[in-house]
Amino acid sequence: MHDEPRSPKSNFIRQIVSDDLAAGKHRIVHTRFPPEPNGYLHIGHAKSIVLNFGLAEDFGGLCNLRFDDTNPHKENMEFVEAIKNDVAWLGFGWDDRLYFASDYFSNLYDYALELIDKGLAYVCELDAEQMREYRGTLKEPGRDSPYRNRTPAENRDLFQRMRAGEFPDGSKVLRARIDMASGNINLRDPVLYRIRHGVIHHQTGAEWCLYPMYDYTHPISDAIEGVTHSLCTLEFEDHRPLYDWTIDNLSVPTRPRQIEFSRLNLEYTVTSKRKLTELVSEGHVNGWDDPRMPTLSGLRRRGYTPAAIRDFCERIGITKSENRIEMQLLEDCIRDDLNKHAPRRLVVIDPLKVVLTNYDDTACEWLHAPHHPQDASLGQRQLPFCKELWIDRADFQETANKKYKRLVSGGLVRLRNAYVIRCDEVIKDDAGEIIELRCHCYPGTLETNPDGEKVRGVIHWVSARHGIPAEVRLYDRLFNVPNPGKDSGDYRTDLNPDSLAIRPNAVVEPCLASATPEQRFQFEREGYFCRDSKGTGLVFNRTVTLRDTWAKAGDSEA
RNA sequence: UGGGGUGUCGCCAAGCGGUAAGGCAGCGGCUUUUGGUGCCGCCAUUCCCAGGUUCGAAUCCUGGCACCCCAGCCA
Repeated sequence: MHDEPRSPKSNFIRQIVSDDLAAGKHRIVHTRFPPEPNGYLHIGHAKSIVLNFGLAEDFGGLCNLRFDDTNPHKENMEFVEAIKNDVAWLGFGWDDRLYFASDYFSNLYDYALELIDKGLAYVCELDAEQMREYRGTLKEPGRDSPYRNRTPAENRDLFQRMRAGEFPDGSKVLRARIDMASGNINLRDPVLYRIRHGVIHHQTGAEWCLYPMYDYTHPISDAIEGVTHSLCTLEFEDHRPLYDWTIDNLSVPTRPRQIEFSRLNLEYTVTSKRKLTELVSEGHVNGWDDPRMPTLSGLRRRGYTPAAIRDFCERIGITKSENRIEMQLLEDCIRDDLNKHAPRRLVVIDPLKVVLTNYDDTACEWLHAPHHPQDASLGQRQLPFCKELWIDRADFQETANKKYKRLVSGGLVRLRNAYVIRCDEVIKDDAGEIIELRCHCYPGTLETNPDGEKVRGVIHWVSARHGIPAEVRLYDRLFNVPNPGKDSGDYRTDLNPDSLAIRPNAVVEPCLASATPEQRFQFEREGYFCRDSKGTGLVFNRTVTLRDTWAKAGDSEA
């Protein structure tokens, strides 16, 4: 049960960083994680967080947390706080290096003036539709804007008046003056600034009516912060020439380098902020932290540990190839962590009464049960045992073949951490449903099996007199198909209607009554669960089932 | 002949001219008071295809093919 420190896997970015350091290009490596506060962080962001913070950590460098807050329309403080919370939960710190792109609004403005003075930026009055027409198409070059050749003086005056609020939204933009015929559309005089009146920015309030675009803001922010390696996802690859153009043409203090890697795609879920936002706003899930969501807050509420998520990010690697990771890998990561650390508990999710006919009516034994079968250092707890017990309905069948390792009529089974019992009688109600089992309890079988009789297997149980009622929520994959929306056209039609099954009548062993929010356990033979962090009731969320080779073998029920 | 990328086992992924790591999944077996865990074994004569260079190619060259991204005053 030891956690060997996992030495980070190498990847092409680590190689570049290591080469740069060896060549003396930088004193230290400096990265940044730059979320836009327009939604909650998801598992895909974790990949980037682990990459950026992990890289800095391993090379003795620094990683900043910087909010890319250049579009106040979509951003707000709730998201800022949630993101900080999630990054910290994952186990990363930014010390005093919490930045906002909006911290640099005035620097950005001054740099824009520098571009204007160099004849490299101009104020354009084409409206959005005209601009699209002038931009050309993927295969045809664009045409120069009629405003392209304004003098620096004229541009300076206009830009200053834009800032002063003299012009309405959409009437003017500041554009870079690069090349309208470039094969790379990002270089066809991209917009640098747009006018936005009347929005209250969560950091700068109403100070600005001018907001810079990402492509312009990002390289400058990186340069100001001394970022050496600016890591982003593949879709920004053809923005790199613009990133470099900006750095090359401005008197910025440092020269950061952008490197792209492929984003994470996970089977049976979606990792696009637009879709996650829709799942929440359209009520397909109960909020950003719904345990079915691939958000960090959802995974957290589901019972995932930071260690498991970091391990997952290490295991998937960093490359530039398109990928779609199987859910089984993520599940293996959390099972691996929880198997080692989660205390074991007995919980009956779908109770069936068992009466031990030969057991004293009033007796109660407190049996010892280890918290962990392979790790005695975790200690043990007491399990009350008495005449009436609950077992799970799925653990009894009137008849079954020899492969069935649970209780059958006339058969013997061991109660986990307790005695061996034999089912003598099946009681049914008028409808023919089994409502009770009358069993014989074999005394003296705490440590050994009864002589000459075959015990089919081991099942879990809870004392009916001592068990605590609880609600158990069984979660399954949010979508029915590996790539939601791929074939159906709309990912929503691939939603799994059975992604949540509530079991309101579960009975848990007594010590679980004091479980704290987010505390994780293995419910033996069922899976890993954690106490829900919302509400006051005794509610447990299933993180993941145990691996089940028997069910896989074809569900050969009997 | 728009521009930019990617193609190594079912899914990831090492490999950097010297003869295909590892993980997940899968399949056998052993252990087991969790059909769990642990342990052992099996799982790419072949690297998108076709030519070429070389004593030797997944790695170099040439030509194809497939897939992904780009025409927001989003990031």
